[in-house]
Amino acid sequence: MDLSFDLVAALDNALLGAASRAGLSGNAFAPGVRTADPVHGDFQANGVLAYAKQTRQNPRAVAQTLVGQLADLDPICEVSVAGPGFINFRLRPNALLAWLSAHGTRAALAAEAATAEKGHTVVVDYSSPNTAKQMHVGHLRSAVIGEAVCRLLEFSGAKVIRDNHVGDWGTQFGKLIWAYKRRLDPEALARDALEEFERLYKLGNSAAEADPAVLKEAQQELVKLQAHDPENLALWRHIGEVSLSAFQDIYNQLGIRFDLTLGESFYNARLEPVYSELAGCGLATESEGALVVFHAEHPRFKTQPFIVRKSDGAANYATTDLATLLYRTEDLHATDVLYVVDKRQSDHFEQLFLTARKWFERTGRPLPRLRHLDFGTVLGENNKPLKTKSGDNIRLKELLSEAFDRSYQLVTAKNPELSEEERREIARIVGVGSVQYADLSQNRSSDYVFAWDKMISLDGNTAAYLLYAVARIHSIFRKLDLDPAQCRAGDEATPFETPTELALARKLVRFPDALGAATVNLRPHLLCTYLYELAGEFSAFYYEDKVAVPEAPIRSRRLLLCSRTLLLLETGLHLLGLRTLTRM
RNA sequence: GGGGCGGUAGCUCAAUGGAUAGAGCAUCGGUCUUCGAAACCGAGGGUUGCGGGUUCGACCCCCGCCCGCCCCA
Repeated sequence: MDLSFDLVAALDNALLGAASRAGLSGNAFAPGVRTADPVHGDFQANGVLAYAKQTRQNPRAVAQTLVGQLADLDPICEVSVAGPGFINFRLRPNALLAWLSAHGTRAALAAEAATAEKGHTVVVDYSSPNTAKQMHVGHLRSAVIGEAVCRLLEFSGAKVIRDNHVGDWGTQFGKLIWAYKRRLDPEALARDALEEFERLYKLGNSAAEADPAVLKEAQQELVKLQAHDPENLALWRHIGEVSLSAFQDIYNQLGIRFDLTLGESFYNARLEPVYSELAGCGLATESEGALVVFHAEHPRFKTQPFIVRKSDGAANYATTDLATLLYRTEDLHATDVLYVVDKRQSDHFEQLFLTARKWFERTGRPLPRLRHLDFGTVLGENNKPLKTKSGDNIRLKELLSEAFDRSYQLVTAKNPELSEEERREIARIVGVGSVQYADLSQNRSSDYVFAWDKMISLDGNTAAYLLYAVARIHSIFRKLDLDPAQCRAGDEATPFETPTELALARKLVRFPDALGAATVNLRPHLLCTYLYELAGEFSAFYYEDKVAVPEAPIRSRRLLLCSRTLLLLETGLHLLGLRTLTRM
């Protein structure tokens, strides 16, 4: 066995070989290697238990037989049988050293990781705010989780297409245009355009409610827009451009850059084929004036329709989503489409996927793998959806600005000797990173409580704790005037000895497993948990074992640990979408 | 009413069907003359909502019930 990047896979293979030599019936035996509780070892194989049960043998005896065939592993790890028939593997210190030495650069990690998703073209649909409105806290998770997922998939070799499917078309533009033409405040527009658009929309809305004549005028404006009246179209375009540029300010802070921004309006000319094809292949039927799809095999959707054209003839989300999927399949050649959308939309996506599957099947098209990456709601400390005191949505712009302010105060309190400029840069990275990390570190499926004090804090599983570990490692190399990226285990390095060295080294070699789990399951929190534990092992090591000792063999191996911890922490944090720093 | 998701330490959350269910916060007690103490070490704290079942093994899978949140022209 070589010291390949993915030790779980390597051990799995070794066990399959041993099983074959030992005469186990190959099909029935699955090694089941996984990372283990460190008290038991680094990795464990559980497959013997199921195999022994199935073949009516003594599991411990089977395990012993297998271990007898694993003599090759002896220089690399200690193999033992424990409990009812677990096989435990504990890497030897020199093997840990060799592994760390071998996998030492970002490029090397990427090359090793970039196989899982190779050949896939994944369109990721995330963020997707509505134009003419401010982004608020409800838009946070899609943006943050979506970006992390994109980076994870890219690192695993996928071609990722980031598509911002903005809501830029709808009936609200009638009222907005009506108000814009009559009640625009140019100064307010110059100050904060989205703010002014929102004010105008609300104004148009209430005016239309109060006065049927206004409502009629607003409807006329909408009809003109839909008929591509030059004036209204130009106005609508202007609103869209201004909105996107405001969104980009937020995206810049979050480190997001879309490949495509194809809003709903892009699909206006592509809706007709959806109606005709769905009707033509017998999927859609008329019901109460609407064009709908029922799914007879589904307990709920056999009676709850998927409405693809409303009774007033208008399109809806279902229509544009179907048209969008067709475009992504035929023009973008997507093999996978991910929708990073609130879990409250899960019914919609279930119906969308069912409908798409049948539609594509009947029209002979390949169906990409469709997944709804759902996520829970951001709650306030009262366990209700997070709002301002007056009950409004909290704007993302203001939320990020508060994150900056709080981080700036903290860094100023902790490190007043740093320059103003540097403290501001640190506060930007820590502030935004804290918000991103708080969101990512929790299982995306559940709701989570937004609490400033926990999020910015250094205690516990937070961005600042991880960034602090990164900064301290940089500090070591700075003091010694060494480049962490150039660090190699010299010939003089001796194998790890102290408990904290060993614990850190053993944690480091588990990185591929954590990365793989986060990527396969599209759950960034699995990577967060690993990085937090890694930073914890590093902090303990740093406290116990001095790195800059005079003895070259010891210093060399400890520098290697620092260099690799830094590499994995920085790589991991960047995959999550955070920026890192060298001082804080 | 139908459906989805959840219920784990006082609080916020982890845990691929695997070994004694783990972290952080809070509480209590230790560690700065040493590479950054924004740190580290230790202690206490659990009938995993309740009751059955499947399994060599269940927080996890199945059935029933209770509670909470969400969705349903």
